[in-house]
Amino acid sequence: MSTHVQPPSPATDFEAPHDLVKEIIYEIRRILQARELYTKELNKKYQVSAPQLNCVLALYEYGPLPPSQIARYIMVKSSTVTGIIDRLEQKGLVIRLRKSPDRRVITIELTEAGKRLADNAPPPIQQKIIDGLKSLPQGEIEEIVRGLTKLTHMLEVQDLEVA
Amino acid sequence: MSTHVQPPSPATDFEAPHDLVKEIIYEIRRILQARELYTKELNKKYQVSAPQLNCVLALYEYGPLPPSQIARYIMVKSSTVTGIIDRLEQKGLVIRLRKSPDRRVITIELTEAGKRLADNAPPPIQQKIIDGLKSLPQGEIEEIVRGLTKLTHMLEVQDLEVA
DNA sequence: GACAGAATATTTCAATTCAAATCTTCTTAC
DNA sequence: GTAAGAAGATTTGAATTGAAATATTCTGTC
Repeated sequence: MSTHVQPPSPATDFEAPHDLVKEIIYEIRRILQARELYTKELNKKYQVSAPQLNCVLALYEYGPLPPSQIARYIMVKSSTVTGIIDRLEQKGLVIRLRKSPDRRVITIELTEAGKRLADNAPPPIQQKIIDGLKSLPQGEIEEIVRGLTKLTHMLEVQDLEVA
Repeated sequence: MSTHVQPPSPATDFEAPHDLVKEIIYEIRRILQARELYTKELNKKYQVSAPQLNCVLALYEYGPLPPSQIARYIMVKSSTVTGIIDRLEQKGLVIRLRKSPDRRVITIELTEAGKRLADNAPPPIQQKIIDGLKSLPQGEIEEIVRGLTKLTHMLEVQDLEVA
């Protein structure tokens, strides 16, 4: 038996649009699971999950940010960010500060440890994609982007934390 | 200001592969969030989440199944399935039975209520994709599938529940 | 037949995710 | 100036997710 998981109805040819939809759903679920398994692995090896790492990298790239901005950058709701910050703070990778004159605003800063982590960061899930893309001609890469963009337009993700 | 969320570095042109990667990551995150928001909405309107609905639909399509098979069809680990079945059972949509001579195996069956739900199922996330695909020519649909497939190959999702 | 190991399902644990509610602080309208 | 409402962050609660450990049952091998 093949070691490769088959979609419920193996889609070997593509006449019926319904099969195509199944194939698309299947591929999306695969991406999700790749992401899920990757974050578990990361957590085990480096004691940092993928969302946490994304958060650290965002702070490294854009400087200190309030949670609401982080939410935008890593594309989750801000109630999700609170928990991520909590865990990063416990590990001493970030600190919460009140720097803004507006005292509702909290500023998240990387600690030295946080910067060190960002510097020699374990490869985020992105790395696999970067490596994979290297072998592809530019045209195919653009094809992937076009396809994904069409998909997201279909799904019509409503706006996130934007006023 | 636009009501549309921008990726951190708006990717308006695509020379640098790194920007393409960011764009891809961004689109993937968008798909994830669409899925997340959709399942919450579903849960609120129909008291059934997307994974639960997927599970019901799998049972409707393939007949009674053990949890391990369901895990394969809906592409999650079997420890995840247990919780989903728990909640479906509480709602009276499925029942756990011991039908197999192998007494380790548990068979999950739809109840009448479960079948009714499957019959006039609320649109799964698929529906948005189906609707979206309708307006696209076949060639573009295949392009989307090709792009996604290339991506998943890059991510090299290891096998799931398969022996 | 007994015993080691495989297979199936579950439990336990921690992280993520979001909606909704809450708390604090600011801003605006009067 | 005060009151109403907005805005930022957090809390609470429920669902999903998978790894690891556990329990039960089966399947060999000796």
